[in-house]
Amino acid sequence: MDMNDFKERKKKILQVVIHHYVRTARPAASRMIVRDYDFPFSSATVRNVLAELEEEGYLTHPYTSAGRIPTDKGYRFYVNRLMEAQKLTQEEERRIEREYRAKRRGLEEVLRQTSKMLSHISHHAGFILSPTLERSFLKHIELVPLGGKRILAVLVIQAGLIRHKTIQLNYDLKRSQLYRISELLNEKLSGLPLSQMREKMNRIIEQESNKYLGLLQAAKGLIGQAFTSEESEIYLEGSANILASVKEDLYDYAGVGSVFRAIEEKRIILDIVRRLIQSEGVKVLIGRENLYPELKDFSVVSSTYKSGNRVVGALGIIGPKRMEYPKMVALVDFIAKVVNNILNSEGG
Amino acid sequence: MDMNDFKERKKKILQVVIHHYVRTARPAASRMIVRDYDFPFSSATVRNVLAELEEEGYLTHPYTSAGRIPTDKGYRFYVNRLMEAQKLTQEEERRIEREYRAKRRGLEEVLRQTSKMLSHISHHAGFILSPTLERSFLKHIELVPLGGKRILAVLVIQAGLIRHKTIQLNYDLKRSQLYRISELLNEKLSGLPLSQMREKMNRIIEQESNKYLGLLQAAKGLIGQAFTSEESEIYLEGSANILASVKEDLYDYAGVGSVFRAIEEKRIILDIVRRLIQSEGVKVLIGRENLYPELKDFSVVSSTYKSGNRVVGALGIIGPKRMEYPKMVALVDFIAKVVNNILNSEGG
DNA sequence: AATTAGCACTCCCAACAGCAGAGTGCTAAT
DNA sequence: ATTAGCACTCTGCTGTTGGGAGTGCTAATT
Repeated sequence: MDMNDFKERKKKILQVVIHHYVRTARPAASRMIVRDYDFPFSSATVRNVLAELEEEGYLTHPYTSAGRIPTDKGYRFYVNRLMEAQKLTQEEERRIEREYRAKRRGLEEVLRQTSKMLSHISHHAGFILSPTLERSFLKHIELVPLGGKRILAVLVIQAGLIRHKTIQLNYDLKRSQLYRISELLNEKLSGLPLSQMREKMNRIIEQESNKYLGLLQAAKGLIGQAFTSEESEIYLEGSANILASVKEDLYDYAGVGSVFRAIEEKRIILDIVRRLIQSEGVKVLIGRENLYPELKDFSVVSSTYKSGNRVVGALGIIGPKRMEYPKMVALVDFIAKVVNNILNSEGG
Repeated sequence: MDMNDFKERKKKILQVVIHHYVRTARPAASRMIVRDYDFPFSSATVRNVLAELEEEGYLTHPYTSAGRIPTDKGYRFYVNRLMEAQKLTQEEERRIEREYRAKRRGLEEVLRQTSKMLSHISHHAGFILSPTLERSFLKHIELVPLGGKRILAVLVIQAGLIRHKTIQLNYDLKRSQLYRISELLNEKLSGLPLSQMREKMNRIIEQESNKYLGLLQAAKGLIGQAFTSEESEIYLEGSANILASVKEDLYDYAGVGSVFRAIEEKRIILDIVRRLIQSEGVKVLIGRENLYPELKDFSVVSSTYKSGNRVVGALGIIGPKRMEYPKMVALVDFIAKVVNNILNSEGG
């Protein structure tokens, strides 16, 4: 970086301020910058630049004679333009892969493990959404008798997700009958996206005027229920880490309660992530960019995963704005890729 | 209560101190007791009694000239002997019942809802354990083909719990074959406690030397896996409330992180509750009675629920020691009963 | 013998002042 | 364009002070 280039120097200083603040949680002072980063200028010069950066909205300072800390805009510029892409260490990548290999059961297990891993490695809160049903394809459906006019519908989704739903009928059905109906449904429905299910059922019912008509009607209602009411589930881990970062940052504890409540309710994450699910690749949302005021002091780094060639879910981390973005981006990116592989090697 | 009876008066004073502290989170002072509770004695007299109570270990005071606050022993005496049983208000009972009626699907939904309700009404953290598998009876088992030599085993437990597990075989099986095997398994196994399953499978395999032997072998492994590896799940809600109580109590924030981590990990709750599952009725654990040091400033109020006539799970709340015990006991008791009813009316 | 009035004593807590240190902003010199 | 220098601001600590709350004890009262 050419220090004589005015603009370059300015960027460099912004970068240093952010690095310093991320590492230490203390505002960065002009003299410190010169000293610790071998800056070939005096502190006075740096002060001028800092003043400019503040003018332009990239930095601020908590009180008159404190050092500078980044604003959301500052972080944003850093993330977009300044930070260098980073990779996880070999050690970390290996650890992740080993972890997945060690214990590999159903999709649920993978999801749970993923959220845990995101949290442990990042030291922030980690989350992953289970595949959205509407965007997935049906792989198999099976109706199982529970006795007492109740049946259990088991749905296997392409991504490997398994959902079940208890249905109350007002008449009895033998196991053998259910077996045949399941067969019929599989024949007609499997491979289709769930979003088209209802409509398809209608068509089947029109054509098929056989003795199972009643049950098909029931099955239709059942499928409608099972698919529309279910939200994606969130696997969330390590929200206690939020507390730790709040402590370091000396924020006021006042707001913490609301953050927790917000995260615990999961609605917000769901909402934020729903927006991201449209696009691919790692996305970073900084501070107030998360439209929810509870998260104004936090950042979300997230990515998506696919089943087949459709994006069906998202995962990521939530931590203080003051986080190591390059590392977090690398982590989320890597884990998203691993999850993708797992889902599309065996699950598909 | 006869105020002239020395002992009665002492109890009354202990009770007042606890009430006051629970309500206000401030130590109770002698003068305040006399004033606010129309005490027919002077503050000096009360002071003497307070000193005695402290001597005997029921009270303590944070520093020389502060009022008194209860010790664990004080709370214990209060819970055992002093507090009057309380019922929920009609309004609350109705609300709870309405809530359950409104949205009644599978057991999972009931569990989730229960933990939420416990949390919302108590304003503390609410939890419920899903039925322990070993203590439950098998109601139905079904094997479903997933394609690619994988099958899904769906287990329906008497309490209404549904578990599924993906199994990888090294040979293919037709759906019709699986159908027949399921039938066989149901015939032989349903109604049995899961704890005897493995042994029973052995006997079946001995007797049945037919063509499905290979699969039965597989099924045996499968069942073993599915039942032993699974822990009870905890549904936990409202841990953010813990934060609020810590704030009120002016504890130091230092320990909060550990509490959170402890609760989030769920291991501890699981452990505490495993002990309770032996007995019936509402149990209260106060402060250090929860052997885990992280919980030394918290109390757990919990009860159990049954399936058939066996205790299979537990539920309750976790809150600060400074909680309204009579109310909490009433709440946990009531909800446990409701859950019992739900499980044993339709689920059984 | 139980109760109470009275008072000394302890400890907390909030307010205040004083002071060193860190850092900035500005001006004038280079 | 850069820098030295200095006044100024604000924090964060420390020490002090005074009031208030509440106890513990003793001696007086019933």
